[in-house]
Amino acid sequence: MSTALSDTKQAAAVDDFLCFAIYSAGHAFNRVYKPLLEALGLTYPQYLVMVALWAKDDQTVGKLGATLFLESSTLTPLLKRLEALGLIARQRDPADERQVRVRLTETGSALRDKARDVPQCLLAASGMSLDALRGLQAQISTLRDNLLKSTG
Amino acid sequence: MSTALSDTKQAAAVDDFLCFAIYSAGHAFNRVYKPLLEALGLTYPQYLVMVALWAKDDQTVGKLGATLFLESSTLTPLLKRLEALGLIARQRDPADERQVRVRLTETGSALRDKARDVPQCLLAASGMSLDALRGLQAQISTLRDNLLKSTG
DNA sequence: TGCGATTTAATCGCACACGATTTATTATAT
DNA sequence: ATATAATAAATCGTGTGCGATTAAATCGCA
Repeated sequence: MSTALSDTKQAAAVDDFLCFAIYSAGHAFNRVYKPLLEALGLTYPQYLVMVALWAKDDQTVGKLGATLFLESSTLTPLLKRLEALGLIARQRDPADERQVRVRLTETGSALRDKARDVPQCLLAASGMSLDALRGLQAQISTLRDNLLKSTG
Repeated sequence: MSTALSDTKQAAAVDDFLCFAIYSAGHAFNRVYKPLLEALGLTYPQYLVMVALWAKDDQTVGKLGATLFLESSTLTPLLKRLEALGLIARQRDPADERQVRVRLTETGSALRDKARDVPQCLLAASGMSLDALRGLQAQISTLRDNLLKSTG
């Protein structure tokens, strides 16, 4: 048995790469999420920001970025769109004007109810058991942390 | 124990989502790949196209898209960049002018040698055993296929 | 044969995503 | 007290990604 990682003599197909499995699975998740999130008026990264804020309101841009592994160059325009939708408010922290605090609006908090069933839909679409998904989640999170450690 | 998928009463953090693990792991892979592929003058999606062509030369745009799960709206500009780099040639199929055939140039074929060590570097960066990676690759590919089945 | 349906890429608009840089603010060191 | 360093977010340029649409070519069937 040969794989892309162990044997470069064989013609390595993209399917052999774990990175490709993850890359394509990410797209597949997006495809499943899209119609569900369209009902909420959100994209998938926007949904992640809302999930983070529903879990803990009033975070700085930097804190959100650390949670989601995103740069301010990605978050700033995304947050502006959420603000334009009326879901969040962005405000410089008076105690430290370098930081911008992100807070849910009433509308943004209320949206949580409408998003209630999204995780169940995804569970169903995955076609896997909750235990299997938990195991995968833990392994992939570990892999991600290893990869990030290797780059500094 | 409660997770985002099983219990929406608890404050669900993004870290609980398998989709987020995959989303963030994809970014982490990209970050590890970037310096390696920069030496080849490639981005990660461009690298995937090259891997697909190294495995099997002379494919249509549609075939590449089916392999990589990408639309022509994504592939066409990407392929034009690879063509501008002198790595591939794009040509309408005389037998069916609707299709465009993508072929490696000499330079494109030769690049394979320079990319020889990339998979080993990724294996090292993953900090996981080959067996663990194989297992993950299989499970995530299955998950992806399940997700795609659910959307039609 | 010919005309509507299908197939294949390409185009367009929008939204990420990041690295590099910039701007504004705060921390620090002398 | 002031110059310097460090920090936080925003800006800019490039490259994905996709859905919707378009254009061109081929297919299919009467």
